[in-house]
Amino acid sequence: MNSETNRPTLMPDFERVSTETVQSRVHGRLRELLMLGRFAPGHPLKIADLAEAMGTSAQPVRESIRQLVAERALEALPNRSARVPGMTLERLEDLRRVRLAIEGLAAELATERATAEDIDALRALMAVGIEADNSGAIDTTVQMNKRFHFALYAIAGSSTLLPFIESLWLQIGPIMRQSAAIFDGRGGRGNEMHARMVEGLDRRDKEAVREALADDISRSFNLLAKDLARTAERPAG
Amino acid sequence: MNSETNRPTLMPDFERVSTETVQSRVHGRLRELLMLGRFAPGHPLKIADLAEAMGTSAQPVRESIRQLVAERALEALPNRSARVPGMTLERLEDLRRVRLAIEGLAAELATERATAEDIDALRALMAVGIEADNSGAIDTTVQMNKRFHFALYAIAGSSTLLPFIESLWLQIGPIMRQSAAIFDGRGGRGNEMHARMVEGLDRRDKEAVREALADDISRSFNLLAKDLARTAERPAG
DNA sequence: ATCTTTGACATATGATCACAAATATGATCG
DNA sequence: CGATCATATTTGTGATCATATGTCAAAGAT
Repeated sequence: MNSETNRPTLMPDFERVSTETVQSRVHGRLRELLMLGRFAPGHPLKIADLAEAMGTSAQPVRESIRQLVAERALEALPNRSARVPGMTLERLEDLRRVRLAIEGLAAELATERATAEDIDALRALMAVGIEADNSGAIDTTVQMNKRFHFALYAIAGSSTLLPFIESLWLQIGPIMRQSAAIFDGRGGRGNEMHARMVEGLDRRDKEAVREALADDISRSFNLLAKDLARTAERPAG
Repeated sequence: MNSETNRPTLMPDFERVSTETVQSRVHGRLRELLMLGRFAPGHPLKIADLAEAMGTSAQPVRESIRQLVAERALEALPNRSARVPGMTLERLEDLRRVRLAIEGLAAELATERATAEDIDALRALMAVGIEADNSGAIDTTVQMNKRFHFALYAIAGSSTLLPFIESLWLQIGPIMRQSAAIFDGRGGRGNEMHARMVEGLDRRDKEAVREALADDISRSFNLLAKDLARTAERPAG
């Protein structure tokens, strides 16, 4: 620890809910940054830089990076350094397929278990999401989309599924901002699907919810695939 | 590094194919031990003990443990220590559901892509597995079962799916030995399913392969569930 | 002119130490 | 004799340092 903790316990019971280690703070921060697409694909993550930026030693950062590699959010290079993985058409298609299977299952489970309050909460999140869409704030749009989806998946109540979904979102995070930007130009289609999901939940129609989710995923992936193909043609730009 | 490497490069080009760090050796070893069920559920993993057992410092071990927590192979306690997660009926059912979805998808993809050589390789693995069954060697049975399944999943060629499957197997590893022991008393049913899978691959029948896999998974899970319920009745053991 | 080698630099890795947190142990008091 | 608090022990965490390794560029050889 650094200068902050040199004084002997001057602070009150400040944020001491449970195990609040430096490591967990660093890891949470990095995950958040990755999921919201604040690191571009191909960006190399240097332990020393991140440690300095977060005001810690290298130790917590290096362990966090190792954890992120295990979660497939980063890839380990032969250099022994780590970077944000690049996206190819094959990987995008692979991610789409797996997201449909895993998040589709979560959506079905959620449909079985959702209470009226759960559905109301989703509706509220959706409302904020629509607002963000209309205001054109990309960051907020991305964040609200994530909040809506994870609220849905939390309802599923599968502690096995959730970490996989988080891993998937860590992997698509770096290109999600891009997707949102494209979407933004075409009007907020994402919340259309969200509305269909909520409607399906209301009717306890598993298939409807799964299909709305599938459309949500596929639509954004199709746009990204097109964008990726375009960028591949002219590698310089 | 320890005494082994104190002499200056006396060994030839011994296993120096690529980045062979102490960390990767430690991690590989721990994964193997977990997947083959060599740690019982609830067993606490102590950094110092493992470090001494492997002849390294604590550093590689602690990073490996953190990685294993990220892969859900271990669970972090509020103590900040880590242990092998215990198994409950709910978690077992959750794992079953997710395995069916994820490994089922992998099986379908494999069916699409399998070449004649791939299928022959699977047949060969199955033959060794049957041999192990008949000889009653639990360790070998577990290992060959794992080899067969992962050979199948490798054919699927999904670099997104494979880490998830590995995570799942790390989670069921600690109780798999138990499952194999139960199976052993009832004759090697697992290889029956394997035979059905190979047959389905031959006919490129996705549904058949998926169903054989589902039966394989469900049968072992049903036995484990029964065993778990029985142990729950008399908690003393 | 091109290929190979050497060496400097950047960076991660592994070991070690001081500290902090949690738990277990034992003493003291009611 | 039992409860509670102080203390000791155990174990993980964060920081620091020496070393190994990979990368890149410059110099030398073919």
